[in-house]
This record gives sequence, structure tokens and C-alpha cells, in this order.
Amino acid sequence: MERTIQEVARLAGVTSRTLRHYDELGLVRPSSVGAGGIRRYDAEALVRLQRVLLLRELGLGLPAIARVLEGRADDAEALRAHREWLRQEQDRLARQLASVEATIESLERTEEPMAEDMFDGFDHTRYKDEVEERWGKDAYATSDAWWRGMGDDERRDWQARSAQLGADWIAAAEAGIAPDSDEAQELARRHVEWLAGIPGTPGAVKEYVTGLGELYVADPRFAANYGGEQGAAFVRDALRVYAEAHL
Amino acid sequence: MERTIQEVARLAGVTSRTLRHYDELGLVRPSSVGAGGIRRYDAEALVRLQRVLLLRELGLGLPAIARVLEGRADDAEALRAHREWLRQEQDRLARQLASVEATIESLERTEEPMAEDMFDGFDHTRYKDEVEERWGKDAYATSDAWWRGMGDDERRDWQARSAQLGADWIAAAEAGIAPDSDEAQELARRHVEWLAGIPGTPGAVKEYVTGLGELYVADPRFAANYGGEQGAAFVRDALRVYAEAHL
DNA sequence: CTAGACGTTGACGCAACGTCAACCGCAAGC
DNA sequence: GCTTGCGGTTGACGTTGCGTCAACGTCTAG
Repeated sequence: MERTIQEVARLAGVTSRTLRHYDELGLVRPSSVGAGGIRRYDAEALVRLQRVLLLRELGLGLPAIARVLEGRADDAEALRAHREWLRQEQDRLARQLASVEATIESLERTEEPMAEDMFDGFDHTRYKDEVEERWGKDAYATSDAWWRGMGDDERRDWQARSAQLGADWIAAAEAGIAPDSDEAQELARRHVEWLAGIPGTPGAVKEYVTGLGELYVADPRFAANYGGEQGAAFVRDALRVYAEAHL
Repeated sequence: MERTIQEVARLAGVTSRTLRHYDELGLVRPSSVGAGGIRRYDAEALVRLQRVLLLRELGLGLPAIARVLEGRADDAEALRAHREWLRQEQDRLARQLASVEATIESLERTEEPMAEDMFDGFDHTRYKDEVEERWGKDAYATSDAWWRGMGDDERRDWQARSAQLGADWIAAAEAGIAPDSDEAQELARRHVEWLAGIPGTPGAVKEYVTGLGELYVADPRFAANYGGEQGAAFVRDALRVYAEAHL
């Protein structure tokens, strides 16, 4: 009562290629092999295949399945571990989806008031006078030229990225995490990276970064970008820790 | 004002390997290349890198990012498509998680009453007399020996799979889908596969499968397994359609 | 005897890099 | 002048689970 590889494939709803793959991995071996290497499967092999497919449908990896089949792992245990996996993946996806939606909205929102809000989210280029006073006329001119040289898409992406950075800062501040926590420091790193992408800025220079942090707190126009004075203070603290450690 | 590959990597929070990879793909090329192929990146390249990282954080694939950067695709459009992706993935994960949890519960529940419920979910081997009468003494003996020859783990997996098949049938019947729909036919395929894994059964034989369907409806003991008479009727209809088409 | 259906064993491809391996260039210390 | 060490380079393989050729054997029906 043995079946050919095609019969088994049809029954199990997989391709013969998959069965050969499982044979190769030792997951499901044919009960016997005939002339020319022809594989034949009996009912026992089918049951083994069903165990594999059950676990595979649940999302377990083939190595994990192999461990269960070899008796080197408990199936309930493997599934509990896998459940954790799934939950974390679910969280990750939820966060990513929220980010994507925020970004789409941000992209669509900034389409119209392009002229007015051109410098929105720019920090130091947003206010020409302040910039010139603090970093020199040259810096402002460089940044401005760079900005004007951008295409529309680039500009929109840049704004989306800036908006997202601000949103992430606010979220982190509201979550009540510490400015020296890994999460906040990762945000600081992104902030510095973001600054470094603006020509005319000193970039990743310790004094510039820490000074900017103070500016955020002192000036409500900047602070608004980072969730008010509270949020701006959080940004300042995180940036200071980061600058001390890495710049 | 150009930076080395390591500086850029540190600023952007990626490895230099990633930057070389992006160069190779044409995603982010260095602004200039010095002696010995040394890559140097200017602010413009950094901005381009930031666009890539923004989209990558949102989960877009590198080819999709490339299309956006080349202006061959709209970024908002790409993100909307990606949002659909994410939603479907979320659904898939939710379903898988529910399945895993049901299976874990099933595995844990059947641990104790192993002796009594040994034949639970077995359909035709559950009731010795009926089986012998319908399919002959030989069939019962074969199935019984096969079952007794199983290890505990295999038995539990088998039961979990059986229970899940029943649960999926009930869910499908309650969802109100048609017996000849793709979804129901896939269940029928699984059912036949499941039957084929039991030695002593005729297996994937048209008359056996359709006859079994009638039995499910006629006998409340079986019907209970498939959500009562209503559910059993659904199973019967789906099995009949499948048998006609494929057996 | 041959065509055709089905079987076999490699081997490449995919996504996004991580991780060697083997080599080169440059600066500092002996 | 030579070694050591850091940082740069270009391949090339490994990862997950098969899909998809390619090239070739085997079995059966006409």
C-alpha cells in the first residue's frame, strides 16, 4: 500500500519538490526507494508528513519541526515559544503600520502649503535671522541653496522624515523613558544623522548639538516641534548625553 | 566636506557593509571615489541615504525604494500599496496566532484523558462495531494496531490535527461560505489527506469519502464533531463536490 | 520502437545584508 | 626599513523554503 510521490503530493496539497526537499532534510523519508531512486511512501510516512504540515501551517521553521519530530523537543513547548514570536511580530507590524500611516498622512498634508511651510521642521533654517546670527550668513546661504535645489519629492520626503523624527521624540518623551536609555539615545543618533544631512551646518559637532538642545528648550517656536517645553527638555538631555558619549 | 564610509555608517546607524551594498545596487552612490576605490560621501549623498532609510524603516523593499528614488514611482503611492501589504500580514499573523493557541490548548487538554479519549476525533475508528460492520474487521484491526504503535507525541499531534480540522470545518460552516468555494474545497482536500493517513481505510476513494459524509450527517455522534447536523451537512456537501472533482 | 508522462539529481534564484577571506595603503613605533 | 594595526577594498558564501529550469533515466501505451 505505497504511493508515488505525485499521489502523496496531491493528497497533501504540496508539490513533489517539497517532498524531495523534506527527504533531503530528513524530515519525511520515503518508506522505500525503488529502481532509479523512485520514492515510495506508506501510511506511516504520510502520518509523519501530516505532523510536519501541521506544524508548518502554524508557522514553525523546518529546523524546529525537525527537533520536534526527532523527539529532541517538546511540541507544546516549541509552540509556546513560537507563540511569543508571533506576538512580537504582531507588535512590530502594528508599529510599522502606524508609522506608515503617519508618513502617508504627512506626505499628503504637506502637498498644498508647500510655499508657506517650506521651512517647516527645519530648526535652524526656519528663522533666517537667528541662523545668520548664530552660525553666520554663509551657513544660511548654503542651506537655503541646498533646499531650493531639491526636487519636490525629495523635499516632501525630507519633511516627512523631519516630522517623523519629531513625532518619535514626542512619543518617547510621553512614554516617560530616561534620556540616557537606549531608546532615547537611538533617537539622538537619528537626530544627529538628520542634522548631518543639512549642508551648512557644523553637523556632528559636540558644541553644535548641545547648543541646539538648549535652543529647543529656550525658544517656544522650536519647543512646539518637540512637544512643548517638557518634550524639548527631554530632547536636550538626550542630545547632551549622546554628544558627550559619541562626539 | 566629504566623509569616510565609517563616519557615514556611524551617523546613519548602519554598517559599512550596508553602504557598499547600496552602492552596488545603485541606491546610494558615493559622491566621489579616491585612490584604491575609497568611497567618499557628501551631504547630498547623506540626504539620499536618509530617504532610503526612511522608506526602509517603514518596511519597503529595496527595489521599491529604488523605483521611488529614480522618480519612477510616487512615494505616497508606494506607501499606500505597502500599507495594504502590512494589513494583510497583520491578518495572517492574527489567524496564525489563533491557530497556534488553539493547538497548544488542544495539546494540553488531551494530555490527561489519554486512555478514555484515545479515539476521540477518529471518526471511523471511534466506534469499533460500526467500523467493522462497514469496512470489515480487517480495517479496524489495522487502524487499531497503527494507533497503538504510535508514540505519545505522535498521538497528541494527531489529535491536535484532528481537532483543528474539526474546528476549521465549524468555522467555515459558520462563516456561511459555499461548499464548492475554494476555501471549503481546501478543507475537503485536507480532510481527505487526513483520512489517507489512517491505515486500514480505503483512503482517497470516491465512494468512501462521500459515504463518510453521509455518515457524519446521519449519526449525531459524528455530527457533534462538525458543529451539529448543520455543520455535518456542510462537510458532506463539500466532500461530495471534492470527491466528484478530484477522486 | 518511440513518444510522453513521470521520475531522478544537481544547481541557481530570491532579500538584505552578515561574515569571513585575502589583499592593499597609510601612519606610528622599533 | 620593517612590523604592527587600523581601515579600506573586492569577491564569495550563508541564510529560508522551496520554485524553476536543465539534463537525463524509466516505465507504459500505442
